Amino acid sequence: MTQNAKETFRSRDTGSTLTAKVRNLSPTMTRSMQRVAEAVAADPAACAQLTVTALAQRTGTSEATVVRTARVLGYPGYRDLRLALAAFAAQQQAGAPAAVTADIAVDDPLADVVAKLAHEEQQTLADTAAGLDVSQLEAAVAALASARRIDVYGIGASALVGQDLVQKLLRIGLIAHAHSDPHLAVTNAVQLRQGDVALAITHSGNTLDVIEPLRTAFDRGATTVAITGRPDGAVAKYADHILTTAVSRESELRPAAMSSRTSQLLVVDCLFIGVAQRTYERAAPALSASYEALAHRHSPVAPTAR
Amino acid sequence: MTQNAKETFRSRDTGSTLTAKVRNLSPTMTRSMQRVAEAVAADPAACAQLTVTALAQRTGTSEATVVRTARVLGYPGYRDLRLALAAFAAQQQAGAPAAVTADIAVDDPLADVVAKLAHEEQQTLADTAAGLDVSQLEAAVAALASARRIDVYGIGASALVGQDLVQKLLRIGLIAHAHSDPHLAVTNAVQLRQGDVALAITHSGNTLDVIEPLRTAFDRGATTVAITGRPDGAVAKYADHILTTAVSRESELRPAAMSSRTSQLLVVDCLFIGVAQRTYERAAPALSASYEALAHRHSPVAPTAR
DNA sequence: GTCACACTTGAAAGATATTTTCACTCGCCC
DNA sequence: GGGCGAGTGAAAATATCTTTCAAGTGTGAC
Repeated sequence: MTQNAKETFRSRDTGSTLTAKVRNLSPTMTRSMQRVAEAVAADPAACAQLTVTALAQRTGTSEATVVRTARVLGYPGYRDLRLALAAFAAQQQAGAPAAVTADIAVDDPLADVVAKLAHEEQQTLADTAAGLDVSQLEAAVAALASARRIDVYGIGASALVGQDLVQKLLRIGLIAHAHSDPHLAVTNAVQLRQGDVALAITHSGNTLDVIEPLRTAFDRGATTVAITGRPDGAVAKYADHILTTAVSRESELRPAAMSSRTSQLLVVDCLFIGVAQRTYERAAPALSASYEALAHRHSPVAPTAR
Repeated sequence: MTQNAKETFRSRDTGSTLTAKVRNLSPTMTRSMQRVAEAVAADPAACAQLTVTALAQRTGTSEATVVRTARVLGYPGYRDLRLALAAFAAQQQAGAPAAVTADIAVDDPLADVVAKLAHEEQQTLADTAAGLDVSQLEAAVAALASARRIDVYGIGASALVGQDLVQKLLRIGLIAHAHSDPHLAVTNAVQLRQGDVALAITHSGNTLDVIEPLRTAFDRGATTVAITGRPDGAVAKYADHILTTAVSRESELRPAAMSSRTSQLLVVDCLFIGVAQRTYERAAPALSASYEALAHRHSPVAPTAR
């Protein structure tokens, strides 16, 4: 058990992940657990001082709930959460630069908007990278690399992410299609079979228009992958491999769709690079070929000279 | 006593003081206490994992000695020393960024790929934010906010960025169109006139298919904006306002298109937020309206309940 | 509307970790 | 050599953390 504690703690995440984890896992928690998680996220440094009993009291819950929350957050018990909290607080203190953490307000000057947006997206990237399950990624990459055919489903903002992935996969010689029309998506999904890959992108994890084709593909025996912010969503039921994106807090001016995109794109890039690595023989020449084919579409004024 | 513990811990020293303290206080310690202090100074991170008993065993001493050592070091007990140790280790680690700077190689394990990609994109974001000319952005935002009609041109990867922008602008009630077909783009550009905005997105700054429609719009008297990595490129000739994106180095596996996208999206987000701020009266209700309209497209399985 | 079920929750028992006590050892000085 | 005192660890005492379990609570089925 000590061994366990050690391992779990060692694999603790760097930096901001704690708050991200609270956000990501919050939906799967019960009300009182959420209260605890919230308190912890709100002031890690202070909570690191508290004993289970004290924290339970402060959040108006019981010791048992505190321990349960610690478990959900990925620690073997409260003791380890507490250590992580102390570490997190220290790290935060070390790296906290400015007040770019605040929400974007309606009357923020543009310079602030730029700074805050950049900061938030950076945060999102860090959170996503930290929260991504590499073994799931590995599995998804393997499936894609050897797929006979790849179908990608995404609606709205996620549709663009899907197109991005497909564009890239096409470049390295894979057969991929992006679908944002749910009917056509299902129609096409029927064609899939074992050895094919279907990939659904949905932030909410509950977008029916995307789940339906994935389900169809799943039923036909294709390998299914989901990129979602809610690994507990309905989409998970039909996904062989789940790639979790970070759920960053959203503000009035910055809808969820906006931040989820950053997260999704990072995952998509990882998939692409992974596939490119594993099909390097084919991918490398294909990449340079497509590169050269495009060259003449640029005016020759190119000072880049190439 | 609990109170005491709190205070003592709060006044903990920042940074490297731990090793210094061990050195300073070493003379006043007994032999076995020194052994403990030494072990702690040698590897704070590892010691943070150990219980009193474990640390006592490891240093060949007893629990009592460990506690005494903690006291000498200025903590009310071992528990607090342990917390401080965790914090210290984290802080130390924060200083050392890591070697994620290297290029992504063909044989990198996926975990590294994720880390490196995330890091590079973070870098790109920072560079873009730093290099963005806020006055140009301001001007572009003003033009968009009051535009009668907005046309966006982008090809390839940039087409997706354009679509992203258009999607968002439509959400807040603006009239915007994305064009990735050069012929149609030009055909549409002819319709533009003063009060309209044409926006071209091109990483290279020399994509003819995008420059052509922008030029047409420019000639027709529309306000023209360019989002490009090469402000000295051909596209600049026909752009009233130029928004510069960062040009990050590209590697074999990570083509320019990939990194430029991150950069372009940040700029696009800034544009959007800026416009949303300036048309808040109209934008806010429109945003929530589109949000609600979408709600029923999601399955009601929301596990958030309870 | 009522019942049954599953899930949530906190109280208290149980296990662990930390702190304190105390007796013993060892080295030193007389 | 014997007494004295600091240093030390074993074990008791306490604090802290974890688990269990029974009661509460809401949800869905009939």
